[in-house]
Amino acid sequence: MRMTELLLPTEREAPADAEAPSHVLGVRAGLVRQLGAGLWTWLPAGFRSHQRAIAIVREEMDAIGGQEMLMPVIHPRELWRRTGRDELDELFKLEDRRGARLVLAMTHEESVTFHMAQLVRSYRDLPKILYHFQVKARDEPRPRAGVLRTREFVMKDAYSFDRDEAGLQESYDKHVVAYDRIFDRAGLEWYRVESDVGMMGGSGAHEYMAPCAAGENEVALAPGYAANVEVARAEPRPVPPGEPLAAPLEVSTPGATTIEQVAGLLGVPAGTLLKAYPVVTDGGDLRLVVVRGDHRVNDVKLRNALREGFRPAHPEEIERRIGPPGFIGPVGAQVPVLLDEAVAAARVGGWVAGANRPDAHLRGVEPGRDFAFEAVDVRSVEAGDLVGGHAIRIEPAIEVGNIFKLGTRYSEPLGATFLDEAGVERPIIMGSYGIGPARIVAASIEQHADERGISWPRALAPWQVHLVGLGKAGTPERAAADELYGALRGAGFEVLYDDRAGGAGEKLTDAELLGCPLRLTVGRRALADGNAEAQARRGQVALEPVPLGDDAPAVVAERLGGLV
RNA sequence: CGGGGCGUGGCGCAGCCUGGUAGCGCACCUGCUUUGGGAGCAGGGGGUCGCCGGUUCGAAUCCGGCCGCCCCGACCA
Repeated sequence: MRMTELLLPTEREAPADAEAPSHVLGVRAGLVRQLGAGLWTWLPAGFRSHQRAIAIVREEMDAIGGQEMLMPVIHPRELWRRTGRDELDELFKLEDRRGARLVLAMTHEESVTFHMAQLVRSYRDLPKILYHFQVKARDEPRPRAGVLRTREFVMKDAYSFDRDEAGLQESYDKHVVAYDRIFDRAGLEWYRVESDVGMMGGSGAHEYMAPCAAGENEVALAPGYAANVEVARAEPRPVPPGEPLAAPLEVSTPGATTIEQVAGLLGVPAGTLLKAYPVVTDGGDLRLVVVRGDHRVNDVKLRNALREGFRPAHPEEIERRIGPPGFIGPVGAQVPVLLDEAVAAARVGGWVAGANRPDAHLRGVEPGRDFAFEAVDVRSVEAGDLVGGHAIRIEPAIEVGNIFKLGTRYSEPLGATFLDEAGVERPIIMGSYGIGPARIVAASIEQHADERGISWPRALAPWQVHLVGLGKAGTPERAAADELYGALRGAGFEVLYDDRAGGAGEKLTDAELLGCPLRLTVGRRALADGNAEAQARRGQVALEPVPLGDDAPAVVAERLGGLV
């Protein structure tokens, strides 16, 4: 591709509203442009990278027996009503000219299951893995960070159909293999982490997380361990136990309603306190959740422990049922207590807790002796907690893929059943598996960029070779660059040729911004030796020059072969 | 949905407080010179100042309403 013919709008300055590196560089390098909030156009160079990500995904899906197909973006809303998802806020709803109710698909469980319900009759028709690349539309409350979280994006979603749990496990394992290979091949640093199965039900799920500064999830990492903080479990750092007493002793703590205030007033570390968090479940039950004073309640883990949704209790509810807000605690509270395992497992007394009386706390509180409880794991893990003896660290990451055991969540409401050998009708056991190619591209930019711009891995680069022709048209160096371009193209290389009239600085800076793996420069200097200069973009490493002439393509292949 | 910020040429910004018909840098076009790290000179093109309404002789500027976009939080099958 000649740059004089290419639509590649590079910018010297970052757009004013961009912050994430992938957003800034994506726009500056001319890969993407914004159409509206969370609505992005892939320009030619960016689209090439996007297509490369798609090609990798397609190859690996085919390798595990996936069958590619294509389903519509517009669905009848009725289909979504049958699975109970038609009222989701994230679902775009629309009507056609006749007033028929439609939705823009945010995923394709409904449509693929609808078809399989009609097409699968016998266990002989199973298993199947079907997938497609299709636009997903989601009315996101807050699109952000350029292409990282958008309202419309291409997703590869795959669905597995099996006759039983063992089959599902097999399909799931195949996807683990495919996904591991996909993210390896894409050159990403990634982790497969345990994830929350959410309100969708399902029996297991993993997310593929790519660490990057602009990531919106957090993953807890330790040697041999990786989990979304939403579900991560770890051994807490111990805190010095408080002074045990034969019975709780009330102490005056006027006006001290926060952990910090109480700890300061009593001269004890925050970890000696018990933090009480009253919640009301969706079923209307009041519960008192208690965690260590220096810990934080994890809403996702709490929801899973409760097996239903919840909201924080209102002050009036706390006042009426437990005690004065700011001074509540588990001792004497007339509501069920859920005690975090970090406290329960310590098996010590000496805790400080609210006294359920104004301006008072209790010292020497001992779980079990002073209050009954159910032990649950509902705290958020923290950096420094231990897993298998190793301290965990917590990193921001972007979810680039997920795999999910759906079970019969969709097959039952949509009547997707089959007859087994015994002639018994059974629901199909399903799994769903998503990957966002745009996020692979964005994560790659985030992970590899330096102060000069993008630094693509070969697997995702829009072009393998960026050939910079210095000098103006008519000069010997330009003639040599033209010739090299022709030779490389003829040999099948993906090469971007900067044949513009601009100055050297402009061209070299653009090459570093766009970040193709191998840069070849033909100027007067190297031409005197009959060479093109070669530089690896990753690390700005100078390589052995490429002798111009018949052997050039072979030498370029060699230089490329040494790059990631 | 709560909080904060911003809408002026393709990009980045000034002008607004104190009203007088729009400016800077980059980019773009023409010519000449220049050509290894974002060149120089000369000439030139391009803006309903987000939209609607109000105040005023006169609105980018003041007032009201609306729309859009960004950031933080909430939310996120």
